[in-house]
This record gives sequence, structure tokens and C-alpha cells, in this order.
Amino acid sequence: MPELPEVETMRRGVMPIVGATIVVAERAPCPKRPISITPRIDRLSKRLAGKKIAAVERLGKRVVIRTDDDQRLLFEPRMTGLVLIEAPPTVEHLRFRLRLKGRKVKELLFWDRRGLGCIYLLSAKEYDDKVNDGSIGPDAIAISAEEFRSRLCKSRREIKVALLDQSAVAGVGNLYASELLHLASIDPRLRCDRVTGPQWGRMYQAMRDILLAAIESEGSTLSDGTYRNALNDPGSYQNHHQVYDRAGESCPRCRDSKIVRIVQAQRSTFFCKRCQRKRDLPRMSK
DNA sequence: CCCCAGTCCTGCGGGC
DNA sequence: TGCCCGCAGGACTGGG
Repeated sequence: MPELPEVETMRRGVMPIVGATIVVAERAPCPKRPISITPRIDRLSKRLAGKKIAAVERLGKRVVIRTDDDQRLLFEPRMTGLVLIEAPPTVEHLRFRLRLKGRKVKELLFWDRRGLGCIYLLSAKEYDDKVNDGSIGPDAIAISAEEFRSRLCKSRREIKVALLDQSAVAGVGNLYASELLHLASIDPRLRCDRVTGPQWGRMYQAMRDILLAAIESEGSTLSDGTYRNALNDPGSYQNHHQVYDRAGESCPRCRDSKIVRIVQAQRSTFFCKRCQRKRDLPRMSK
């Protein structure tokens, strides 16, 4: 389930395509039900043919390829998508190919087992509009502490649910939301409008620490093994998970309370009831 | 406007 | 052993 660290690892993995010239874009042969590509593939290919790849960027959980004429080709991996330059896990789930020339790398691939992912090409103006109209919030790594707080603090939703809202902050998904709230010692059920100033500070710092550490580890590869880096190796951050998918185990911090699983907005949340409280415990006076 | 439940999809693991 | 059902959670949509 690619979240910010996994998508950042994909971005870094396909960086060698920068400077290459696009020859043609095509659907890979015969998936049962084709993934969503906008505009349709022949028109998308026509708009990209002959354009040079100027940069590979990332916005939240999307890989963004910028061409020399400022178009943006966006890849949304969703649950099981991978952006690759070689060796897809299987042939039958290969969905899309960008044929390239002028550099060592000859193709960019999109592979997606479940086919929930999608691809779209936007003009410079369409891209700017999308970023500015609020449908995609600021990236979780780039956002300031003040903006992080101000974009969330008025909501009455539970903090864990709000962290998943990509229009507020882009990049945090289900796994890292549980992890960062554990690191920040905050109850995932706490309403945003009841989070205190110190809690906002800790949450912001924990979000950065967790996401940056996970990028260092090239993301988390879960038991289904789908997510891989560009060299087809698994990430290693799953070995650092404190709470995610660890219900019933004792909390690694307090070594006492057991990690519990609850459901919020139809998604699993994992946390420690002892370490993560709605209210901070009063500080001991000397 | 804000928020939530339902939808898409495939592979897998648990239960019988 | 084999089959079936439910679950996993990205982003989006429709409705309260």
C-alpha cells in the first residue's frame, strides 16, 4: 500500500528517465479490465511523443513526470501499483508503458495487480488548478508545522481519520498514521478540535521523523510482498513498525499494555491504550 | 460545508 | 484437501 515513503522510493528509482525523450505511450497488452488512463491512450501518446522528460517529482502519493513543455503525467499507485523502469513482478499485471530514447533507460512501466491505480496527463494549467483548488493538500514532508496544524485543527473528525484526508495533508496513509500517532503518544480517537498545542507539535515532528525514516528504509513491504523498490528488492521499514498489524503484542515502548486494533472509517487502526492518551498526563513537579 | 458509507479491484488466509 | 468468504485500504462519489 504505497504511501509517501514508498512513492518517494519509486520516484528515486525511476530518476534515470530524466533527460530521455518520449517515443510513444501504450497500454500493456490484455489486462482483464484496463486501468483508468486520462485522456485515452492514443491522445495521451500524441501529446507526449517527442517531449523530453524534465523532472520526476512527487506530490503526496503520486509520482509526477514533468515534460519539457510543462505537461504533467501523474501516476497513482493506490493499493498495488508500482512505477518501474525494469523487471515488473509479473507480465500479466503490466498496465502501461512509456517507450523512451536518448538515455540508457528505454522504458517506464506501470504495474498494478489489482488495477485500482490510475494515470492521467495534465497541462501545466490543469496541474496548477488541481494543486491550488485544494483537492490535493500540501505534501506531508514539505508542509510547515503551522500549516499542518491550521489545516486540521478545526475539524471535528477523529485525528487518525483526518490524517488520511489527502486534501488536508498529502502523503500519510493508514499504516504511517498509526505509527506516527504512537510515536507522538496521541490517542487516534481524539477529535482534531481537541488536540492541544503541544500535541500538534509532537504530531508534526513524529510525522516527519516517521516518514523520513521510512524513506531511508525504502518503505514498508507487507506480508503480501507487493511493494518493491526499483531494483525489485523489498523495503525494510516493516521491521521498524511499532504498532501496525501488531494487535495482541505488547507495546514496544511501555512493554506492558497490549496493542489493540480498532476500526475507524472502515480502516484498521493500531495503538497502545497506555502510551496513547487523549490528554497528556500532568508533568511531575519536582 | 463537512463528513461518512459505499464502490472499485485481486489475492490471500481462515474456517469448515 | 479444497472451496468460499471476508478482508486489505488507495481515492472518489453521492447523499445526509
